[in-house]
Amino acid sequence: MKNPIYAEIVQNIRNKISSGQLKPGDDLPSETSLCSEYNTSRMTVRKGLSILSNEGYIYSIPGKGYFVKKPNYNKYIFVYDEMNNLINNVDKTKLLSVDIILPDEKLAGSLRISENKKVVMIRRLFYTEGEPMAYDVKYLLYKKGTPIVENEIENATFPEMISNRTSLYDLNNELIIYAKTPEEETKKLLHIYGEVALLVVEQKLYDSGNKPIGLGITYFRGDYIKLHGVSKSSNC
Amino acid sequence: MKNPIYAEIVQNIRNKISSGQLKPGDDLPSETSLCSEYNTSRMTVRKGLSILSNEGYIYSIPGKGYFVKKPNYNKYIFVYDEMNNLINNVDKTKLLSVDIILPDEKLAGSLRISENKKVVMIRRLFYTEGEPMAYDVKYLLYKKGTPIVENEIENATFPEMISNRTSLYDLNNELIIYAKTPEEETKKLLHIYGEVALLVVEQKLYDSGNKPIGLGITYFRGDYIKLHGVSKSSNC
DNA sequence: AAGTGGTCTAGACCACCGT
DNA sequence: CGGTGGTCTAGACCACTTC
Repeated sequence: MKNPIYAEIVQNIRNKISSGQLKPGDDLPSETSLCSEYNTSRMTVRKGLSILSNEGYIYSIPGKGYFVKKPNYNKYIFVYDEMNNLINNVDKTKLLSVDIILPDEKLAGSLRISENKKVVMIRRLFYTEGEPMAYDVKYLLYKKGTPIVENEIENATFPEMISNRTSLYDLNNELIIYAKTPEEETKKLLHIYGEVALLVVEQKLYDSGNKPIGLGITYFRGDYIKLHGVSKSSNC
Repeated sequence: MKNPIYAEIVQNIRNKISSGQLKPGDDLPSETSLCSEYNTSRMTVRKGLSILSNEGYIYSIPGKGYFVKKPNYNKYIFVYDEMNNLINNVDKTKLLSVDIILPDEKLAGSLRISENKKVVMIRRLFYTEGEPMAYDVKYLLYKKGTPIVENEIENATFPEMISNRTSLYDLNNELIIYAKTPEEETKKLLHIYGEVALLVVEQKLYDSGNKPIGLGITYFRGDYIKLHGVSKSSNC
């Protein structure tokens, strides 16, 4: 069976949609009429329609029918990993400090804890080809049971750091990206003498109950990083 | 039928995976053994497994079985629209110029055309609450048939601009994000006097054949924009 | 009441994988 | 070869929408 019937249905309808023969809001033929059109059973037709639905081309309303969805042309997928990016990869890291601190008001608010709860602060520098390219600060909720192993921390990405606390499957992760001019301290750390913009990536991790478990801020030298995203077109 | 059987299967297996009872690489019970476990038919079991597969929890190998996938904890979804972002929305635009130009080497390479092909260049300023917040430049392949209507261009996002040339469904869209210090010309346009970093977003649109049809570069004042992304782990 | 999609069944044949 | 997943059928009942 090289050409499944459902695949043919998917292809035909998808073509009609992307060629404009079927426009957003239009209704599709009913399942039963597609059955007779393709001379197949209802389950096969449904398999095809469910694929189109997963791909974001159509949706269904019980009792009414299938309809063409509006395309979502401004959704992008980014693969972000503070150690790897479009231009340079991090080939060396330097652990600047690991401290247990009391959060200031802003940090406590961000992690949704009170100001007397302890927080682990990890400061690192990322190098590429001998040059410091990013200054990285992570804040993790302090937990007695989990010892801080400096060796493990040194080369870990943020999700890796917390992987011994929560399943990576349950991770709800949030990114905020913006540009900033560096402060004096950051300039020193990153060997910036002239004018260089920073690309700042704030990464916030939540557990399965949507409680924050960590905040990471990475200050990349603007000339050392480009983030790359691709449009999604499918799903949702 | 309030609690479909397949939904129960999905929930059970998903829980086992995110609780760590099932680890990446582990194999699931076969379809037939799940049939007897849930006392249901094979098609119902398959419906559940296909949902877990779509959600990225498992995958199948014909002839072998189903296996638990590694989680993809560093995939993010961004909704990018040059007119709307986390801090400020564009409430006014100003069309600076619309020109038909010959591309320089870099632009020609980026659009994969030869240097004697004409290109439409559109320059705009984006305002929020009276202040210029971004400088925007678009390059579109010049086509004789499609007239340039300034009114239409003025408030259009990039995909909207090309929506009369290609179906928005076929759009393959690519983003590149980086930080830069502004050049003198940009400083003037954006009323920047002190030190302000720019967040630059390059947007490249491809048609269904993966041929570039346009390049857009938006220079946002770093203090006026934050991009926001959410992890993808489970779909939708 | 008639038509729609949502769920489910109990079979079937196929291609692929291992032993 | 037996076990696995991939495709497909011809029915069934349900809940919902529309008339």
